Amino acid sequence: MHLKCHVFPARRNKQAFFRQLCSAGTPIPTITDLIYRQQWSKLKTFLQNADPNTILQELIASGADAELTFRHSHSLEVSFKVLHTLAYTRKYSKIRSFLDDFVKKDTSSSVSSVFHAISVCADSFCVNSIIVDMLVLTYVQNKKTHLGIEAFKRAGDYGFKLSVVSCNPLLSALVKEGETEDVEFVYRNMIKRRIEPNLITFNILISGLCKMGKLNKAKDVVEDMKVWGFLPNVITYNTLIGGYCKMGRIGKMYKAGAILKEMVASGICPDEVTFNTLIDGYCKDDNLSAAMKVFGEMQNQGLKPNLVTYNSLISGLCMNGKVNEAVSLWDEMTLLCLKPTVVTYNALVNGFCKNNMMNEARQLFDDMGKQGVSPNVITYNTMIDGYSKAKKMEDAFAMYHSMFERGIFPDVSTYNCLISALCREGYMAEAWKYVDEMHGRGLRVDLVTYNILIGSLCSKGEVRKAVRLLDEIYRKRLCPSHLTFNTLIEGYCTEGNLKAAMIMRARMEKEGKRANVVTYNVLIKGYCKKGKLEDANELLNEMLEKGLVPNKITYEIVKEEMLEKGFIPDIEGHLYNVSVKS
DNA sequence: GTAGGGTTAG
Repeated sequence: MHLKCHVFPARRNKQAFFRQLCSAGTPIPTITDLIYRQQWSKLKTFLQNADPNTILQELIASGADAELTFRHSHSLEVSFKVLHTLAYTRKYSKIRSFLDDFVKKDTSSSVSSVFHAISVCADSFCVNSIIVDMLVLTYVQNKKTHLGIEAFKRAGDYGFKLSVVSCNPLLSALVKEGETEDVEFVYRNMIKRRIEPNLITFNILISGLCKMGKLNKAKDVVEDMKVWGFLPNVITYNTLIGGYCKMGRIGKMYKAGAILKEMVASGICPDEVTFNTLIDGYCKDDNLSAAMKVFGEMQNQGLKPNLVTYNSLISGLCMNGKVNEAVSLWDEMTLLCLKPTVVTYNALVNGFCKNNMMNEARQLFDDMGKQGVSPNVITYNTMIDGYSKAKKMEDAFAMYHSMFERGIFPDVSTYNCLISALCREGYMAEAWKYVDEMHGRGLRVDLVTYNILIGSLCSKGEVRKAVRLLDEIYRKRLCPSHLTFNTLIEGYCTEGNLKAAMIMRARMEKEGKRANVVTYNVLIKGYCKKGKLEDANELLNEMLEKGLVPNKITYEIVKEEMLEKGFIPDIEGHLYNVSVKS
């Protein structure tokens, strides 16, 4: 308990203040009395022995400023007692500023001790609920989502009622942080605790489910919200379309189009965001003609393409090798007085880098400074990757060193670019040095780093070492991807260890990762190389039975290895009839 | 007091 005398009114008012207290008939507060008589040592002894509640009551009764009392007391119980007093007098903005201060500065109190303090010093369910509700919101606003979710859970245990005002931001923060399980947990509990969701609640939930790839569940929620009396709005539909667009790579773009039709049929008018989402989706699905069609349709509807529209198209064209067309769009947008931002620059710089035009990339990079657009870490990463893939390692490292001078600091991707470059050039030891350096900068190795290292070890025939890294992935609580497993399977196949490759596939499926086209291609190629064409053929049939669509690479393997060796695959007719995806 | 779109690395 630390109390300072400036909790009380200024010295020159003290006498008047004391007289006022006496005249009001209040019993002379001991603390006030001691302070008035400036008996500091007695005061100290008194404070050390007194019960916090007594002191608090005296302070409140003496008219001391509640806010100051709170700020100078280090006891949770006293603090929350003050909050209750404020809640009774409806001084909510003061409570908010107290809590904000508390959440920012207090790093020692656990959520459970806070709840204990709140519940012991109050009796009113309503007041407690209000304070707890504000506490949850304050945690979220201060980016302490983990404490927010804990408070949400405890509020349930204590039976305090939260409001949609704090549950929505909590849900939104959980979605942004990718805490997928908690998103569904909070929503389910809101319903259970009769916290009525609103349209925004549903939109946040749908957005979360889309990010998790649970598109079917997201669609179910759209039906649920109608039952609650909320009709999906333009944001709901845009979120769903965006969800399907992100799945464009696995052929879900047609579903995005279906949602668009549904949206129009329900009388919701697509806006710029709708069109931009679709354009970006088609671009990432390498379907530039569809993207351009939507671009035209958008203008027909009287909607003006904006920066985001051009950024998507420029990026899409660049990734498809159509850098010249990207440059003409750049010119078009500048004519429309849309000023390229760092995102636009990054897209085009990336286009030059990916298409072996490092001089042009450099020119554009230098132009940014002249145009007053600052490069960011993505610009640097793009340039570093471009230079190292062009085998200009000195330039890549010069870029890396120069970013520090501009106050831009490397992130995990920067190191992944460098590590990947060093591995490609065979400098494994150097690559590991950069793994250490990123640790030194407080950056955590991510799955991409592991995939790079695993790929490099496998290509050197050190599959056993690579498998040890797979175990390390789990220890770091990361989740291996299809790429991780496919790389390892390929590693085993290249060293001719087909048995180990099949065991790795089994492990992959056990982890819930179903073998994909790449997995089959790698395995089929492995069996072909060993001359086991019948087994390869069996795998090919298995792949088709599972509904996987062979791609160009499957076709090449079958043609080169099987057909040319006089082996006619059982599924030949089947394989040649399916549409081969590039 | 909260919801939707654009840029990098495997």
